[in-house]
Amino acid sequence: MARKEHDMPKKTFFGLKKEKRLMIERSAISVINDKGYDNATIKDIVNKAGIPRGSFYQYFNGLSDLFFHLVTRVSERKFAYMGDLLNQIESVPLLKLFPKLTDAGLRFAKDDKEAYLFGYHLYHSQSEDVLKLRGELEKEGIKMMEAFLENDVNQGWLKEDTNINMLAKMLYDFNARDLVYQFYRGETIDTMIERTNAFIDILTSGVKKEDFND
Amino acid sequence: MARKEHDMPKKTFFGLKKEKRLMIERSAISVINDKGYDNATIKDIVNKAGIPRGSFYQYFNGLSDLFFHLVTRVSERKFAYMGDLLNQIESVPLLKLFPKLTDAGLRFAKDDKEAYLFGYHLYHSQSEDVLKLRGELEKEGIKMMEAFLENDVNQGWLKEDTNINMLAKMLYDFNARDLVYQFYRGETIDTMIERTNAFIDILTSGVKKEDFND
Amino acid sequence: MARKEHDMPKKTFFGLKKEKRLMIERSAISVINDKGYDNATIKDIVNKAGIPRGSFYQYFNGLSDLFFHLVTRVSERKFAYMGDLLNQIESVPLLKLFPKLTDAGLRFAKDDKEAYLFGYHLYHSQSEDVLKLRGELEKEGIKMMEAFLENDVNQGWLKEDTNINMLAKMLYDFNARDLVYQFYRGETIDTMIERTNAFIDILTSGVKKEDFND
Amino acid sequence: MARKEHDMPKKTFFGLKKEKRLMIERSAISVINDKGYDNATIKDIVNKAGIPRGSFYQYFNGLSDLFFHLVTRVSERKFAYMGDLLNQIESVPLLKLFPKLTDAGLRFAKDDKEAYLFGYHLYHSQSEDVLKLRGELEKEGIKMMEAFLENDVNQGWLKEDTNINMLAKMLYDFNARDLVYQFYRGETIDTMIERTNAFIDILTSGVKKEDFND
DNA sequence: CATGAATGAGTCTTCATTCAT
DNA sequence: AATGAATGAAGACTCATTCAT
Repeated sequence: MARKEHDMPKKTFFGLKKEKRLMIERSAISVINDKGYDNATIKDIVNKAGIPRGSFYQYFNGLSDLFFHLVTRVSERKFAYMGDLLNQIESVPLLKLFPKLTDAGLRFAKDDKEAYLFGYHLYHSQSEDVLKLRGELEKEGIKMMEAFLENDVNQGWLKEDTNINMLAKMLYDFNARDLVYQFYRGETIDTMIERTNAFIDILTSGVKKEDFND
Repeated sequence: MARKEHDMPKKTFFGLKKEKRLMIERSAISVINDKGYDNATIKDIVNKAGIPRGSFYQYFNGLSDLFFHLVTRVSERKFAYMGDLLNQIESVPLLKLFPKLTDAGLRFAKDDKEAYLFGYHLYHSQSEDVLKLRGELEKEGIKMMEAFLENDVNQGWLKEDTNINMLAKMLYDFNARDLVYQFYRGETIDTMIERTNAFIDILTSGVKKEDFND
Repeated sequence: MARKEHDMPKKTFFGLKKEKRLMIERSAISVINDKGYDNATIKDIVNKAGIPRGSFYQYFNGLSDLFFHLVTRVSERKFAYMGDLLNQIESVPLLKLFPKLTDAGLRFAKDDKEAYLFGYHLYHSQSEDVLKLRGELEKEGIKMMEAFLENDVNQGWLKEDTNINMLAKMLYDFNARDLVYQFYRGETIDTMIERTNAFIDILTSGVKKEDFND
Repeated sequence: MARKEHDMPKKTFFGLKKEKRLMIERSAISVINDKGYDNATIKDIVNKAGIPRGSFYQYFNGLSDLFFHLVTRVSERKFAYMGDLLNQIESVPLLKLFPKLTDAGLRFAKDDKEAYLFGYHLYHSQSEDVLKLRGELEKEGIKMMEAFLENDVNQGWLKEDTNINMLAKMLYDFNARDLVYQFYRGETIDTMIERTNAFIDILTSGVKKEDFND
């Protein structure tokens, strides 16, 4: 997953006072949330942040640098909310843990709405760079899910013939993309929790009744 | 669903010789597939189509006119592939029909790869207009799915407590977005068929084994 | 004052049915009144008139053709209102006749507001053609005034040392430009009559009192 | 008279070296004198000034910004020529001072022909913005004249029944518009002085002879 | 390093005029 | 002669990136 040197902020950025650094991050998140990555301009960001145009290039080689950094920062923070839950991962089926994981995500949403929403944009840009990053992260995330699910199968919790990859993908997408999109569209957090339960219910037990196959 | 006059091509466009009209449509689809709607330029399109800059504005008020038209055109064509299947919708559970419906979609993909892929962009632009259209179409599509599923419940095919809306949404998204994205990423059609089956399997029967709840 | 052939409509224009011809004239006047000659476009005019773009060029070589024609048409019509008054011109001082002349003009304004206003634009375009025409018409108009005034001097009505040219210019400008501008700005006709009287009063008797020269 | 922020150059313009700033002003004046405000293009101006297209927008939001600035600049400079004369305004009838005031204006014309001519365009554009500005300045200017004339009446210099407003308007127009137009048309300064005297003569003493009313 | 002006490439959009039917 | 589509020249405006101070 090593990224080219030029996919990240320059060291000058990390030399900034924390306050200023965070402010720049917040400004960029806000602008990208507003317009989407593909339509966001450096101009908008420096204006919002109130920093000089030239400084931007002192800190970053371009918008993608900043974007990639933000993706990392935000997902770290989101991950932090889920931290301890993952300890239980071996002793509980993922499908049981999943609502708690999304709960954790939603707590993050409550604490920092903009940051949570920001996740959306990874899945909606058509810039080559972003598409590439998205692909990498999806692969990673799904692989992790698959590992968990494989364990669940081995534990006898899931049917042996479960299509692990498909299930992993569904779970990953639901969390990383669908929930965020719902939030983007203005759904309340309570509704999102409810929907998560319904989602898991369906995956767990299926929806067919006895005479489905008649 | 009536769109403002200004969301559609001018009548001059429909006055063009069919050949030329199709060529412009194809060019636009190709450019948008390449760059995404938010990054596509009118310049690219007229260059690709080999028509003069001014002509574009003779036919459309702007890029969104053309885009909306293409969304309509493409979904009509895609729909045509599914036509007769929908006759069976009352006598067969949607979940059984679904693979056939996606099959139909994939036949379209085989016949016109670019057009099929084009559907992707409705879900990936952050332009306000497109977001609005997406919202409308999603609502419509999901409502239709819900109607089918409600029937299935009444027929005794699905559990009474099935969260119809959630299920409808999952089916809609899978077909309209996820499959297309897989194709976008280079998945073969055979794999996509396989995945569809796996997807439906999970929804139908669930994945848990008896001792899931221990 | 003969104008080049290309400063006038083509004969096709005069072949049109009167109704259509008048409608085109009215449309052009309205557009030019709205935007000024320099900002008026042929597009606007054909749209307003509801005639095909190509027809315009069937009738005129360009906008200036039409404009020059309109100037002529309108001033003919305005002149018609003053017709009989000019018979008195030899037996009455111009300064006494003048309010009646402007009255006549204002009757025209009442009858066809747009046409009256149109006169304004001859004095406010910076197109070379129009500037030239303006110069010609001014020269003509002032020369006529001068002739009248000279007669007035000879009749012993005006001081011998009156600067005829200056006075002629003032009268011409007042009628052709200032009154129209006031109307343009929304002045009522009654106010304009009043102002005309005040104007003539000043020119006739002057404003100084006995001890002006102390 | 406070103008919106967007009616004036940006601060970057005022940060330029004086020489460059003046050069841009001169170029714009020259272009506008040539074509009129309504026909002047930004392209022409940057070409004449030899600055890059983008710089223009660094300095101004659009052509009207620059125009309004120039109107202010030029009238300040013109005003400077009249400065001390206005001290006498209370002790001398305006009509006696007036030739000296126009003299001052004409000295400005001699010193900077282009700048003097530029005043013309305020009275000949049909752009909404300019019309509005013109209205404001006219109102201001005429109000000032009226104040002076009222004093003159009170001093017993002018007839009590003088239509102050009409006279004020005539004086204002003559100075701000008619003289400039004459210069525009190529009149010499000497002729313009002569005409001013004739103009004032008429206003002061009137032109009628005893048997005018027979 | 910080700053913010300078630059010009890239796009959009409008319209006069021509031309084929 | 009537029509209205085709064309491309012209101009406005934006912004990423560089650079001088």
